[in-house]
Amino acid sequence: MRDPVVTGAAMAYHPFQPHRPAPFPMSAYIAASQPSFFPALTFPEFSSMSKPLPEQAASEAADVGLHAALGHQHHPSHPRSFNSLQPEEGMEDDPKVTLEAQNLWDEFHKMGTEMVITKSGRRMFPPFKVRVAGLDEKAKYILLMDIVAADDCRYKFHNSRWMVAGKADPEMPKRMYIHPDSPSKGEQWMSKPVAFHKLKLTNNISDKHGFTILNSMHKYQPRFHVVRANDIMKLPYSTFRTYVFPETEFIAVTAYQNEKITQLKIDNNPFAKGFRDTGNGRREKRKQLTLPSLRMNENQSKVERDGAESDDSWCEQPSSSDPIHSPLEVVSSPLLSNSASQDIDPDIEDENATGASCCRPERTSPLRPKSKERPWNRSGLGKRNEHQDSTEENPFYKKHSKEMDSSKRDLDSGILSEVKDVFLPLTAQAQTSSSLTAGHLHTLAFSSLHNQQFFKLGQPLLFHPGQFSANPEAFSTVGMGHLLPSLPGTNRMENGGLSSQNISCPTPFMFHLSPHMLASQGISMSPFGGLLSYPYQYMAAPAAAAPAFSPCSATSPLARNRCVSSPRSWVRFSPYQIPTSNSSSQNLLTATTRLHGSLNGGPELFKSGSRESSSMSENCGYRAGANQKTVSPKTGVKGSSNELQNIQKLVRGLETPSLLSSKRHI
Amino acid sequence: MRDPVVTGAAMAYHPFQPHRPAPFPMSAYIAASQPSFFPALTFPEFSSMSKPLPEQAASEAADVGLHAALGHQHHPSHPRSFNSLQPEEGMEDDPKVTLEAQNLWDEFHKMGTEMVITKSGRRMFPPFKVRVAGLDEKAKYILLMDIVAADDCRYKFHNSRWMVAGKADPEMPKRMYIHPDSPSKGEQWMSKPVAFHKLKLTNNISDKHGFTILNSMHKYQPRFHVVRANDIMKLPYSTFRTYVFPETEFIAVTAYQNEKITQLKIDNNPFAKGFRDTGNGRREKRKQLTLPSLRMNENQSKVERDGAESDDSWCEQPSSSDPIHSPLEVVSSPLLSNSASQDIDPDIEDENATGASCCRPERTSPLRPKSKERPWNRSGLGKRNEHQDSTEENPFYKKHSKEMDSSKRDLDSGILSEVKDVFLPLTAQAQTSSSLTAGHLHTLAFSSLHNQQFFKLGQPLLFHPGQFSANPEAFSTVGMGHLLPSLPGTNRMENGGLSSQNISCPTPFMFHLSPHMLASQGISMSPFGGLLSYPYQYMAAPAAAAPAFSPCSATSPLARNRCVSSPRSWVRFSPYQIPTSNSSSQNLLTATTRLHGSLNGGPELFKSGSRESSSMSENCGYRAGANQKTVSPKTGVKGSSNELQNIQKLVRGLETPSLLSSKRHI
DNA sequence: CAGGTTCCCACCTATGTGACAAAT
DNA sequence: GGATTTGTCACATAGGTGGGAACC
Repeated sequence: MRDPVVTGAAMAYHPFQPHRPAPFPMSAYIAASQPSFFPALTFPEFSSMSKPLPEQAASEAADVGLHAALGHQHHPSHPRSFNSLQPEEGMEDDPKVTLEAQNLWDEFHKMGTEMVITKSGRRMFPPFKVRVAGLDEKAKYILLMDIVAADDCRYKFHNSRWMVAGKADPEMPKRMYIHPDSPSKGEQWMSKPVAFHKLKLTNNISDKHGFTILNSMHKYQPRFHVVRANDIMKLPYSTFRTYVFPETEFIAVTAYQNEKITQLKIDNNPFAKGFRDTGNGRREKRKQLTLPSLRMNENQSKVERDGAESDDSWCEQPSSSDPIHSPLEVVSSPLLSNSASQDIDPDIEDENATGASCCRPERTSPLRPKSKERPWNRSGLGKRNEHQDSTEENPFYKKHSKEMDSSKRDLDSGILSEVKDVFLPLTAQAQTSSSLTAGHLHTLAFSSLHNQQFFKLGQPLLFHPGQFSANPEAFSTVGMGHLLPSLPGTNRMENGGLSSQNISCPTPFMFHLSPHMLASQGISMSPFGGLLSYPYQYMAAPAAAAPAFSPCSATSPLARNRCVSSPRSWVRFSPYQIPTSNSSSQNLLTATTRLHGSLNGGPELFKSGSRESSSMSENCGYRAGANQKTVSPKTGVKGSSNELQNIQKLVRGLETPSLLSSKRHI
Repeated sequence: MRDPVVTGAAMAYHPFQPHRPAPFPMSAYIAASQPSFFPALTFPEFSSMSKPLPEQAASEAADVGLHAALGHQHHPSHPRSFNSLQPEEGMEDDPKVTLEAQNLWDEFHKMGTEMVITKSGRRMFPPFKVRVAGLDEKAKYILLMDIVAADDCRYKFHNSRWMVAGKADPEMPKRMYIHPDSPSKGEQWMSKPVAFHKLKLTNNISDKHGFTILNSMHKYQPRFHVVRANDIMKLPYSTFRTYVFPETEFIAVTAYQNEKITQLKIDNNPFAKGFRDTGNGRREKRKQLTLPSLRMNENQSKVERDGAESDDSWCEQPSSSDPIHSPLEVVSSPLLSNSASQDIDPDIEDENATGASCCRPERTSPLRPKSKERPWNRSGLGKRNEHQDSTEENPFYKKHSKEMDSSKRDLDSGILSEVKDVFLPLTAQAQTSSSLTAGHLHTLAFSSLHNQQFFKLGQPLLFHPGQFSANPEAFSTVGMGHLLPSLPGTNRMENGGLSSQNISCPTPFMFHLSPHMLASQGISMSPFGGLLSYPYQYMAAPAAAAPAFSPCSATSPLARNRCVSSPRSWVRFSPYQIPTSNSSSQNLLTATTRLHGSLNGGPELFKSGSRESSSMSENCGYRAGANQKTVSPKTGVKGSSNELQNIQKLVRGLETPSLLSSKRHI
C-alpha cells in the first residue's frame, strides 16, 4: 500500500500506555473536539499523569483514528454536533499531516534529540514543519503547535545515555503557538509545508516574549493541531485535531550533552556552519582555530531557507515537488509508542508495512515515566557517518533530493492515526489527564498577527477571565491540553494596563498573555512599548454561561452551543500548583502568582532549587527594552474588522503582573 | 507660538499652483473624504495635471486646513455625513503629524534629495517616519503612505544641479503602503513614531513584491495618510487625511548624481558605514581600499534600530521621550509649495514664524512643471561639513540628541494644514486632478498582514473589479490620489487563480495586487507559492451599486451609504493610458494589459524608450521564486473572523496577468 | 568537585549600503 | 561618447549557531 497509514490513539503511542501495544499501528494524529487536545481527555480513567491508558480507551481512540486515517475517502473529522459552529461547514475534510524532514528528525531521534534552551530563546532544530493535506480547500483553518512534557521525569546524560534522574520539575504553562498565517484557507495551508520555526524555546520562566518555557533535562513532545475555524475567537469552541510525531520528541538542555547530537546539529543547521570542520567527519572540539573557510559551496542556501522560513514567510518553498521536503521513504512501521518500552532496534524498520513517513515508532523513545536508567540513544552512529563525512554538502538535503519520487506516497501517509469527535461530559474531562500535557499550562500565542496592537495601560479592561466563564465545573485544571491563548506582542505595564490584581474568577477558558512574543520571534514590530517586565495572565474560558463581556458570546451565539455540546474547557494552572504533586495533581490552584518581580516583587519561587532565573527584567532576545504593550480590547467584536487583532488585544489587555488562581475540581 | 501650525490646501504647496501663494502658510496636511487624497479632487477645475490650481480652490482648501490645523481644540476632521461608517464615531479627533528626523530630511532636501531605486528594491533614506498626535485614543486608524510624482518633469543632473530635462515618463501605478500595524488604536499610533521603512522603491516595472515603482530621474513626493477605520475593508469609504512634507520630496535615481547626497547618505545611514572614511571629511571615491576597520564604535546601534525598524516591528523605540525622534527645532516657515516657483533661498528660514517642524517650504523645490533648467541644489555644503568630519559618530543622531527639549513643541506643530470633509459630486471628482497624483495608479498594500493568505489558482474568483462597482461616472481616471489596494504576499499564477482575463468592467475602486510584497519587505512568510511572474490586477470600487460579490456591501451596509454621500471613487489606470498624454490624460483606458511577459508574453512597452526592465521573471529581492500566491476571497465577510485577512485575500484573488481597462469620463 | 547554567565569542545567514566596472 | 542602468563587491546591521570559560 502506498499510504498504509497506521493509526492509533494519541496516547497510545505514548509510553504511558506502554503495556498495551495497539492492535494496529499507532497514529500521530489525534483529534479532540475541544481545546483539550488528547483523546485521553475523553477517558475519565486518566486522572493520573502516569496512569497507563486503558485498553478500551486506547482501542477506541485508535479505532477512530484508524478509521479516519485509512479511509481517505470519508471524512470523519468533523464533529457532527458542532457543525453549526464550523464556519464553512458544507464541506467535510480529512486532514492528513506529514512531518517534513522526517529523516532528519529520525536521525536526531535515534540519538536522543536535544534542544538547547536559552534565556534569550532558541529555535528548534530540526525545524518543526509539516505538510498538510486533506483539508477543505475553501474552509479556514487555524494551525497551531505546542510542546508538552513527554513524561514526568527528569533526565540526566550519563555514560552517553539519557537516564531518568528523578521526577520531573513542575512545568510552566505551555504556550500554544498559533501559526502566523492563521486563519487561512485549506488550500493555502496545503499549498506548502507549514513551518513553525518562529517558535522559540527558553528556560527563562520570566520570559516576556511568549516563548515556550521548558525545563532543562526534561523530555518534551511537540504537537501539531489543526482547527477548522475562521476566527481565532472561535478557537476555544472548535475541534482540535492533534497530530503527534514521536520522532520530534526531545530533551531540553542548556548545553548539549550528546556530542553526536551536537554534530548532527552542526552538520545540518546552516547557522552552525561555522562549526563544520574541514571534513574530518567530526569536529575536534573546534580546536582547529578558524580554518580559512574552505567550505563555501554548501549549495543549500535555498534549502536552508525552505527549512527555516516557511513559518510566517511565504517565500520560495515549492508547494509539492520540492525534493527537499519530500517525505522520506525511510519510513518504519508506525507502531505506537506503546511499544516504546520495547527498545526497538532502529534497524528494524518495516518500510513496506506502512507508508507513514512521519512516524518511526521504533524511534520513539520509551518515555514511560519512572522507568529509570533506560538508555535512550542506543542506535549507533554507524549508519549516520555517511553524513558526517560530507562537509561540503548537507547530507540531509542531499538525501532528500534523492527521494523525490516518494513525495506523493508519503504525503498522505504521514498521519498515523486520528481520533475525533470524542466527547465527554465536563466532569469527565476534568478527571481525564493527558500524559503529555498533564499539569501544563497552555497558551495560545497569537503570533499570526504581525500588525500588533498595543495599548497603553490605564485602558478599560474589556476582556478578562471573568468575561469567559464560569462554570466552575469546567474549571478543573487536570492536566490535559490546556489552551492558554498567549498574546504576543509588547505590553506596557507602566500605565497599569488592566492590572490583573485579582482576576480570580475561575474560568475554563484561559489565556496566557505573553508579550514580546512576536518581536522576539524574529518578527519585526514597531516598538510601541518601552517596558519589559511582564506578568503572566491567565484567563479562563466559558464552559457554561458567558458573561457580559465575553467575546465568545459576542462573536457568535454558536459559541455557547459549542460549549454545551462539548463541555470541554480550558483549564489553567498556577505555577505553584505544579510543584505540589505530579502534573496530574488535582489540588487547588494557589492564588494570584506574580512572575515578574520587577513589577511587584512577587514571588519568584516557582523553580525551586534553581536560582531565580536571574532575569526578572531581562532584555530577552536581541533587542531589549521597548516591546511591551498593553492592549485594551473592545467588546462586541461581532462584525468588527479584524477579529484576530481584536482577540489579540482582548487577551493582551489581560496581561497583568499576577497569575490567576483558581480551584481545581478533580 | 509653540505650535503655529500653518495650513494650506494640499495642492497649494505644490508647484502646480505656483502662481498663487497662499494667503497663509501652507500645510502639510490634507484631508480628503475619500480615497482620492487631495482636496484638489473637490475642484473640478483641475482636469489637467499641470494645470495650476485655481485660486478659489486653493484658498478654500487652505482655509479648511487652517481651520483644522490651527485650532487644536476643535475636531473638524470627522466628516459629518459619514459618521455612520466610522467605527468609533463618538469621539472626534484632530490628528497632528510631525515628520521625524526632519533636520536630516532638511539637510538632504537642501541638496536635492536623491533616492536610489533598484530592481531588488531599495529603502528610503532618511526613513520616512512620522509622529502622530491628536488621534482618538480608542478609535482605530489605518495609517498609510504613498509616493506620488511631484510633477510631470524628467530631470537630469547637470553642472551639479538638477535641471528639468523634459516631460515626465508615464508613471506606473503607485501603491498605497498600509502600515503593517494597521489598524491600530489611536493610542497605539501615538505612542511612538510611525515608520515606513519597509516600503521599498524600485524601478522594475515588473516588480512582484509590491514595491513602489518609480521612474528614475523623476521627482516624487511621499505622502502620509491617516484614516479612521477599524477595518481595511472600509478604507475605500473612509476619510483620508493626507499629510505632505515637502522636505521629503526626492528624485529617484539608479545611481547617485550629487556627491553631496552620497556623502550625506554615507554619513547617516548605518548600513553605509563601510563607506565612512577615516575622517577626511569626504571619501576619495573609496579609493583607500579596505582600510582596516578602525571605526567600530559608532555608538548608534540603538538609534539605528529606531530609525530602521519601527515600521512593522514594535521593538525598542521609546514612545515619547526618545531624543532621536524628537522633532527638530530647525523649523522654517511652513510656507506652501505654492511659493515653489519663488526659488526661495534655503537660508531664508523663518523659524519663528511657525512652529511647524515638518515643513520647510523654502526647501520645497519649485517643481512647477515645464520650468526647465531650474537648479535644485543651490545650498552649499558649507554648513553641512560639520557632519562630514565625524566618522565615529552619526551626526544626524548626535544632532537629534541635542534637541530633545524641542520634542514637545514640535510634536503638535508638525501639521501644517488640514483640509477636510470636502465633498464633491462624482462628476466633479472625475474632473479634478491632483498634480501630485495625476495619472498614477495607486495601490493599497496590505502589508500589515504577515499572516498572509495565499491561494492556488483555479479558485473561484470571488472578488474582482466587477464586485465593486459600477458607476461609470465614478470611473474617471483623472490623476488624483487613486487608491489601488495592493495585496502583498505571494501569489501563484500557475493554477490560473482568478485569472483576470478581462475584468474590464470599469469600476472606481481599484486594487493593485502585488504579491511578494510582504516577503520582500523583510517580513518573513511561509513560501506558499513557487512562481514568480505576477501580473497586475486592478479593481475598481463601487461608487454606486455594489454587485453581488462586492465585499463592500457584504462588509457593511454603511459602505454604500458612504459611497453615496461621498461619491468619490477610486480610479485605475492602465499603463498604456499614461503614455498617451500627460498624466492627467482623460482618455480611455486600454484593455487588459499584461505586465509580465513570462506569463503571457504580453506587451512590456510601458516604459518606452528604456529597455524592457529585463526582468520579466526576475527573482526580485533576495529570495527568488516561491512567493506568489493567488488568493481566493470569500464573500459575505460580514462578521467573519479576520476581515483584514479577508480583504487581503479578496484583493489578492484579483491578481491576474492583465490590467483592467476602463473608460474615463470627462 | 560535579553537574548544570550563563555569558560572550567567532562564525554563519540574511540583508541593507554605496562604489565601481560593465553593460545598455 | 554620454547618460543611465545593472551586477557585483566589500562592508554594514541583525540575528541564529555551538564552543568554552566562567559561574553557580
